[in-house]
Amino acid sequence: MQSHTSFPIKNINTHLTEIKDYFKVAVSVDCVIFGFDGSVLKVLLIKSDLAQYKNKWSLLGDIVRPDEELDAAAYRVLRERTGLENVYMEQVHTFGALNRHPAGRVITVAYYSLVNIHHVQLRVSDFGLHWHAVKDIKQMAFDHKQILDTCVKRLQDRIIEHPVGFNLLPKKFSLRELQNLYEAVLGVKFDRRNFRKKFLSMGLIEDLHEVENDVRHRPAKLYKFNEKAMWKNTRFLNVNSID
Amino acid sequence: MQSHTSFPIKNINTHLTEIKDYFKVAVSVDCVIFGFDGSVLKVLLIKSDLAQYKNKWSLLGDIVRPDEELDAAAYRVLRERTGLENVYMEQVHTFGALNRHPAGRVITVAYYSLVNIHHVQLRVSDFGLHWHAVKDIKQMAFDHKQILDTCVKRLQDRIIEHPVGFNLLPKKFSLRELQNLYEAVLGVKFDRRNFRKKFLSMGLIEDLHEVENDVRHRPAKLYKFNEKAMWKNTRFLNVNSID
DNA sequence: GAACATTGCGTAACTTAAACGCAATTTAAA
DNA sequence: TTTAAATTGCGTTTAAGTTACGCAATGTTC
Repeated sequence: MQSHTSFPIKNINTHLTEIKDYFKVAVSVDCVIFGFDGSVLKVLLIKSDLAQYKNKWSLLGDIVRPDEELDAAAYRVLRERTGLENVYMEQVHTFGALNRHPAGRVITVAYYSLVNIHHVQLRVSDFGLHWHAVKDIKQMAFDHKQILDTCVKRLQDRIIEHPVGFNLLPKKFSLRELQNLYEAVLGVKFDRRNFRKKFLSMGLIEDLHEVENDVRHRPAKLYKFNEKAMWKNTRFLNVNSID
Repeated sequence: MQSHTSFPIKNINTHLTEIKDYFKVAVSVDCVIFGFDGSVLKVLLIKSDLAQYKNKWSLLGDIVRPDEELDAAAYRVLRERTGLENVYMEQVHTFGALNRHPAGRVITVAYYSLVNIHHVQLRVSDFGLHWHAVKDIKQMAFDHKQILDTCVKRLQDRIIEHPVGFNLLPKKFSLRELQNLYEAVLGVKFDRRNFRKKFLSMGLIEDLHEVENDVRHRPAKLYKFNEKAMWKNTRFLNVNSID
């Protein structure tokens, strides 16, 4: 079982005092910016103009500056592209395949963030920047499809355990909107009445005693997210059967 | 809500063709190697001999080589230190605080791995390499305590959802050993009888029709892990109250 | 006003988890 | 050889949570 190989052993944490010989790699961040339009989970992409990825879509990313924290770089990319600050963001995974970027060794730290899609106004100079339905995306530039898939999976894991989905909704929302969101993210169907019961019984949403308008049917009550109920230890959704 | 700032916008995925100007950062991997001695969760650490961290303990890590994949670098560190291959390993988080390493800007990708502690034979040249009880570790070199905490949390999340704990046990184990492991990792107490029922009913363990020996009490049955039951969609442990 | 769609609320059946009783097996002490 | 102590293995009861529905109320559209 033991086979001691690959000597000599080095350990950066004990032996490294000079790193200039190792300056052979660039680090970037890539942001998977999720939005929800009421029925479909979307992601903000930009059209790549690199020759080898002409007309392919890519994530929003940038090189991490030498004096910049990783999270700060991700927030900067988000801010520059959407104008938004203080949005939910989470580091997901770091991708470092040798030939993932044609310009050289670029190791990228992937983040996803959840924004209110209606708060994002794309500027004229943002030509080539568009919201795409996540489930319709088949291929992307670089390894970005893999990064997207990883972030979608992380979002699914997270939204089951923790009520992060509210970041994708307006402040006032109906139960139908909330359920649509969860069904879109998780790719499942819930029973409407049990879904309502679950969220109400956990105190996660609060009745605003208002109703929606401009709908073609009986208007639904509006609710807001109750932040006090956010930090609970219990899982708040059960998703054992996916269909 | 919209405040478009920080121009001009760059995007590595569309604009970058030369990265040599960005070669100002080193990338390393750090491995949180977990073991279990039958009652306590342990982690393999090495004594730092860097001047500023004299006598502090640090994780096992190394610079990622220019032509090396991230996972490969982590496996290399693990192999060089323990002689083990084909062990469970998972990337957790990337840490890039500006001054986290005295030698310069070193961004490190943290992994944790689960090994059978009895399969690791430390060599003579591994002076300063020791197993430490995770819960007794108060401070470490660099930002390694933060990295360790993050990996412990990830392990806890993972072991609740997925039966990865078997990687820390010998092939044959008793229910008491299994329960001790889960209690040590999660910091909770389970009812012995309900714990047994849960694992048996999910088909996760298989009766070997053997019993342990060299114990000072009634010997327990030995079980083995049933890999077929590994990939289930259902959560297999509920941990809502921590005490 | 009738047909239709959707919302809001309730209830029964089922499944799972939690709490706990108790006999069987082995070691160690009397 | 018996007895006490510790631990294992298996079971039952109770509580809690989930799932599957029924159905009236409220609105729009024709």
